[in-house]
Amino acid sequence: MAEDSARVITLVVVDDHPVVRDGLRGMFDSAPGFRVLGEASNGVEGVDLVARLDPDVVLMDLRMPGGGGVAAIAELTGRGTRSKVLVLTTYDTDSDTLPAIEAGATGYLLKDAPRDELFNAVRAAADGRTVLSPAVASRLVSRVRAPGTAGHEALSAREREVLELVAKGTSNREIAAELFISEATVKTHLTHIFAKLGAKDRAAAVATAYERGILG
Amino acid sequence: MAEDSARVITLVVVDDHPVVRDGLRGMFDSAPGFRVLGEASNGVEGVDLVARLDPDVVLMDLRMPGGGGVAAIAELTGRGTRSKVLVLTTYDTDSDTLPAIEAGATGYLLKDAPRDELFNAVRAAADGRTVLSPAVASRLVSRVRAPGTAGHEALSAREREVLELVAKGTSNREIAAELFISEATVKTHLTHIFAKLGAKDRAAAVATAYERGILG
DNA sequence: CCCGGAGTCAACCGATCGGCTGATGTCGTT
DNA sequence: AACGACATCAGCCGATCGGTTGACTCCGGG
Repeated sequence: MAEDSARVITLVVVDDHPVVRDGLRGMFDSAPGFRVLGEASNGVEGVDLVARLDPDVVLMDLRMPGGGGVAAIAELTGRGTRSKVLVLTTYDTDSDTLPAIEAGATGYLLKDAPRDELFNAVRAAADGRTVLSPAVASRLVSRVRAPGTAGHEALSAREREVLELVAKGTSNREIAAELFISEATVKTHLTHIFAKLGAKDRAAAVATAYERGILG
Repeated sequence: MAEDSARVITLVVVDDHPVVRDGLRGMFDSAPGFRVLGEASNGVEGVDLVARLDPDVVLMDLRMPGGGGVAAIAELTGRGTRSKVLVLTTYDTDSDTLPAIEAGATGYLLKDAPRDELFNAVRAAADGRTVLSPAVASRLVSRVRAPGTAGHEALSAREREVLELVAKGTSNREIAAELFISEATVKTHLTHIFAKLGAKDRAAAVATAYERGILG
C-alpha cells in the first residue's frame, strides 16, 4: 500500500563493530516498516553518510576509534539535520549519558535491550519522542533531582590534574613539587575533589573518577 | 556437493545482547559453510544448549548477567564437550583474557574484528587451532614473558575483597569490622596488595586495579 | 562595580596510614 | 613430613592525610 511505504522509517547505523552493524541491519531489514540505508564505522563517516542519505533515524554507538559518537551527534545537530539520533551503546557509564543527550541525542538505549524495545524506540525517535533505557532514565532523574545533594559537579582542570597524580600514588608533598604549588594548595584541591565526587578519601576519589570516566 | 555439506561448521551463539546474536546469526547463516544451530543469552542456557545441539563451535561472550562466560567455558570443558569455544567479547580487559583461556577457550576475539577474520577464526577453532586477536595475543605474550619483572600477580579473593572496600573509601578499621577480622590483618592484606599491584598507596592500588579490570 | 569561582597559601590538630618484625594456623602440593 | 601460599593477629613508629578556618589574588559575568 502506498500508505505503508510512506511510513517506512529509514535508518543509518554508525558502529565500529561489524557484528553489531550486521545485527542491526539484519534486524531492521527483516522487520516491516524499516529500511537501513547505510552503515558507518565511526563518527566522521557517520556524519557524512547522514548528510548524504538523510535517514529518519541514526543509530549511533558512542566510543568509537576515530571520531567519537558525542562529537558526531553535536556535529549533526549543529548542522540542523532533521535525522533523529538514537544512541545505542553497550555500557551506560555516567560519563557518556549526559554529554550525548546534551549534544542532541533523541534517545539512549543499551544494546542488551530486547528487539521489541529497540523497534519501539526507533519509531518513537522517528516521531521526535525521547526514549531512554529504564536504567539510563532513572540515572538522569536522580542526577537532575540531586544537584547539590549527591555532589555531581565537574572537576576543574587543576583538580583533575591533582587527581591524576593521586591515582599514581603521588603524595601531597610530591604533587606540590610537581605542580609548583604548596602542599596546602594541594590539600585544598583535594578537599574540593572529595566534596565534588562525594568521596571520603583519595582512594574513593580515584575509584569514583574511574567509574565516571574522569580517569582511565 | 556432498563433500561440502560435510564441511559445514555448526555454531551456537551465547551473548546477552540480542543485537549481537542477530548479527552473528545473520553473518554466519548468509555465509556458505556455516550454520547457526541456536542462541542463548547467558552462560547457563548456553551450556544446556551446547549439550543438546553439540555444535562444532560456540561463540561465547564473557560478562553476561546470570551465568558468567568463564564459568560456562569451564563447565563445558569439564564435561568433555567436543565443541570448541571461541570467546567473542567487546573489550579486552586483563581480567577476562587469561581466565577464559585457562578455562579452555580455543580462541579469543574482539567484536570489532572484521568479518573475514571472524570466519577464519571460526574455521580455525573448528579445527582445534588456537586463534587470538592480535591485541590479545601480544598481551598474553608480554604476560608470560614478564612474570616477576613487572609485578603482575593475581590478587587472592580476600585481597580483592579488601581492595573493593578501599575503593569505597572504607578505612582500615571499618574494613576490619566489615570482614570480621582485625585491623592488623587488613593492613597485612593491603601491604600484599601494594606489592602485587606495584602501587605506593591505596589510591594508586585502586587506580591500577581499575586499569587492569580488577575493579569496575 | 560588585560578586563568585578558581587558584593560591598558612597553621594547627587528631586520625589514619604504611612499614616493620614476628608469630600462629590452615590448606593443598610435593 | 616438609613446603609454600594464604589468612590471621600484635605492637610500634614516623609519615601522611583530611578537616578546619581564614585570607589573598585574578578574572569574568551580571
